[in-house]
Amino acid sequence: MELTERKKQILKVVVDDYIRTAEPVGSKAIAVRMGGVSSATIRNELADLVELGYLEQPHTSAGRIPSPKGYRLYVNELMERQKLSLDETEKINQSLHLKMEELDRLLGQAGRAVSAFVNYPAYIAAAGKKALAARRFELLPVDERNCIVVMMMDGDRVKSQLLRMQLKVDPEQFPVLVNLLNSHFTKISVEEMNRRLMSVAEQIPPQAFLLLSQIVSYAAEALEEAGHREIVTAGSKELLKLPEFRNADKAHELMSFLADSKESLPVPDADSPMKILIGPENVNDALKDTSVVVASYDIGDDMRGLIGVVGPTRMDYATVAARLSGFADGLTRLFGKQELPPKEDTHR
Amino acid sequence: MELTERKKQILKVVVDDYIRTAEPVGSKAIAVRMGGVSSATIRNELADLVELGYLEQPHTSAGRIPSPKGYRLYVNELMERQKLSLDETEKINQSLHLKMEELDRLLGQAGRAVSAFVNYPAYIAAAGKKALAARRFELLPVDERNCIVVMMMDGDRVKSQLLRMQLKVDPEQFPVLVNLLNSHFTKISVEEMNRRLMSVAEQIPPQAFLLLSQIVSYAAEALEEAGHREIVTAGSKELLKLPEFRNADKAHELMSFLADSKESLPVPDADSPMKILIGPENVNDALKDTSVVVASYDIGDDMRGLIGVVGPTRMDYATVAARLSGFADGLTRLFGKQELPPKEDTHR
DNA sequence: CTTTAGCACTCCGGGGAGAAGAGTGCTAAC
DNA sequence: GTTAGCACTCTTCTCCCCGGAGTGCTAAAG
Repeated sequence: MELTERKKQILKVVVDDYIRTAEPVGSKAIAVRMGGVSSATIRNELADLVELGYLEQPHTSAGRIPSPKGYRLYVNELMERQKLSLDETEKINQSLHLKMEELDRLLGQAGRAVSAFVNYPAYIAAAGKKALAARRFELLPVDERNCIVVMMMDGDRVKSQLLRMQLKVDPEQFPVLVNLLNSHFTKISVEEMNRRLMSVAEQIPPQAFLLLSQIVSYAAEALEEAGHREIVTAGSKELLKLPEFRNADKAHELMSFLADSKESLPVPDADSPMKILIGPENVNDALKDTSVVVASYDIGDDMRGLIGVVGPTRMDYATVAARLSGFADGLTRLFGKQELPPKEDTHR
Repeated sequence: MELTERKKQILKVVVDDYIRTAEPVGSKAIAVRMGGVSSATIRNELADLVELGYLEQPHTSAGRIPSPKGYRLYVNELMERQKLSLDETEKINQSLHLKMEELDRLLGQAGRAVSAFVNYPAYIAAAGKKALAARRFELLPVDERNCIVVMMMDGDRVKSQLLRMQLKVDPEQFPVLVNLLNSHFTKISVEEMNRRLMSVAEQIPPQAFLLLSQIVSYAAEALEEAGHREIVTAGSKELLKLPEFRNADKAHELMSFLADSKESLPVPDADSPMKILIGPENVNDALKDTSVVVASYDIGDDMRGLIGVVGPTRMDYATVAARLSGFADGLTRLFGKQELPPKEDTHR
C-alpha cells in the first residue's frame, strides 16, 4: 500500500530530525515543522505509520523513531540527494592529493581522509577484476650469491626484490632464464605458472631450476598480493562521538569487528556505484544495528576498489552518500591519471 | 630517605593490587595479604607513604592508590621481573611468523600482534640509524615512452618503478645514464644527489637529463620513504576494556592522539633496550595520565625499530615489559634472518 | 618506641521517593 | 477529516537517606 503524501512528509521530518538529534521525535515538533496541521492530526498519522511498520516507539510515552523500513523508504524516495558544495569538492580533492607511492599506503591515507570527512569509520580496499599476470621479467646479477628480480605486471606495476641464491648459478644461464621466464611465464595465471615450472624441470641445470623456482614463487606472491588487497579500516574512533556508542562495550564490539573481519564487510554490487544497507539488511550479525554505505571506484582498467562507511542506522545518509561518491569519483580520477600508461598525452 | 623494608613491601602490595583491580586498596586487605601485622599498623605506614608521596588518596575515606612516584619505585625496585613462559615465547614466535613482504605491512602485523598480546594499544616503527643511500641503479627500457628504474639501496633493499618519459630518449643513452648514475649518484645523501644533478646538466643531452632528473627525484623519494618510516598504531580499541577509559570522551581523546600524532610518541633511549614512562614523566600532555613502555629492536645493521605500548598508569608493567622485550627479541631475530644478505650460510 | 584495639568520623555509592516534563491516546466537538 | 482538551504513562532528574568501607586518632599493651 502506497503512503499518502502527507504520511511521507511526516516520515521525512521524523527521519531528518532523528538523524540530527538522536532523540525520539514528538508530534508537536513535527506539527511545528510542517505547519498547517495540529499535533493531534500528526498523532493520528503517526499511529498509522507505526502500524505500517515505518516507525517505532521506544516506549508508550516517547516520541517516534524510524524503523529500518522507515529508513529504507527515506533513502529510496524521501531524502534530498545532496550535491557537494564547491567547497567540499575542493576539500575532497585536496585530501586526495596524495603522492602515488604504494597502493596500499595510498588506500590507507584515502581511508583516513574519508573517515575524517564523514565522521564515521570507513573501510577501503582494492581488488583485481580478474587475476593479474606477469608481463615481463628481468634479472640483474648482484654478486655470485645474489641477484635482483624485476617483474612487470598488468596495470604497469613493477615489483622487484633481492633474491639470494642457494646455489651458485653460472652467469651464462641468466639470459637463458630471462628468456624462459618471458616466453613461458608471462600472461598466465599463478596456477599455470606452477604447472609450467614443473614441466621445465628437466630442461635446465638444477642450480638454474632452483633459482627459477625461487623467482616463480616470488612472482606468485607478488601477483597474489597486488591483485587481492587487504581491506583497511580507519577512524573507528569516530564511533565514540555518537550517542549510540557511548556505551564502551558496544563500541568495543563494533570496533573489534571492524578491526578483525576484513572479509565480511559489505561490498558494492557489480553494476551500481553505490549501495546502502540499513540495520538488519546487513547479513552480518555484528552490523545488524548499524548501517553501511559503500561505493566503488576504478583503478585503471583492471581493478576496482571499494570504500565503505559504517555508522548507526541513524546515519546521515544524504551527506554520507554525497561525500562518499565524491571520494569515489576523486579516486577514479586519481588512478586514471596516475596509474595508467600515458596512452593519450597528459601534459603536466 | 630510604624506605624501610616493610614500607616497600606495603607499597608493592598496593601497586600489585591496584593493577589487578583498579580499586583503591584498604589497610585491611593489605594486612591480610601481608600477615603478621594488624591493619592499624598498616594504616600508620600508609600515612607515612602518602606523606612521602608514594601513595595517594582519592578522598579521605578511601583506600590508597599509587602515585607516579610510587609506580616508579615499583618499576625500579619492587616489581618481579617476569620471565616469559615457554608457552608465551612460543606464541610470540608464532605470531611473528610473517612472510617478509614489505616492511611496513610487516610492521603493521607485528603491531597488531603486540597489541593483542598485551591487551593495550601498541605503536611500532622503524627508522634508519643514518640516512640511506643508493647503491646501484639499473634502467630497463620498456617502450619508447616508458622505462623501468631499479634502485638497490643500503640494507639490500630494492625498489623499482615504471617511469614514463616526457621526451623520447635515444636508446644509446641508456647505458650512459646507468653509468652516470652508478658512478655519480650512489653512496651519497639525497641533498648531494640533487647538487650533482645540477652539475651534470650540461654534459648530457636535454632529453636524457630530463629522464635523469625524474630518476633522481624518484630515488630521493624512495630513499626518504625507506629511511624514515611512519609510525603505525594498532589496537587502540583495547582501551575501551579498561575501567579508566569507560568514559567515551577520554577514550576518544587518547585514541585520536594515538591515531594522529605519529611524531610525538616516546622513543627508546639509544643505549638501553627498554624504557618505561609513567604518567607525568611523559612530556606530551595527552599522555600525562597514561604510561608508556617502549622497546627497540634491530633491523639489519642500519636500521632500528621501536615498539611501544600505551596503557593506564595502572598498567601491568611486569607482564608488559616481559612480553614487549620478547617481541623485540623476536623481531630482531626475524630481521636478522630474513633481511640481511646471506653472509654466513643459512640453510633452510 | 612500636604495635594494637577501639571508636568516631568521613565520604562514596546505591536505592527509593517525588516532581517535572514530554508525549501519547482517546474522546468529543467542529 | 481535523482539532482541542485532558487524563494517563513513562522517563529522567534531583534530592535524600542510609549502609559500608576505610580512615585517623587515642589510649593501652608489648
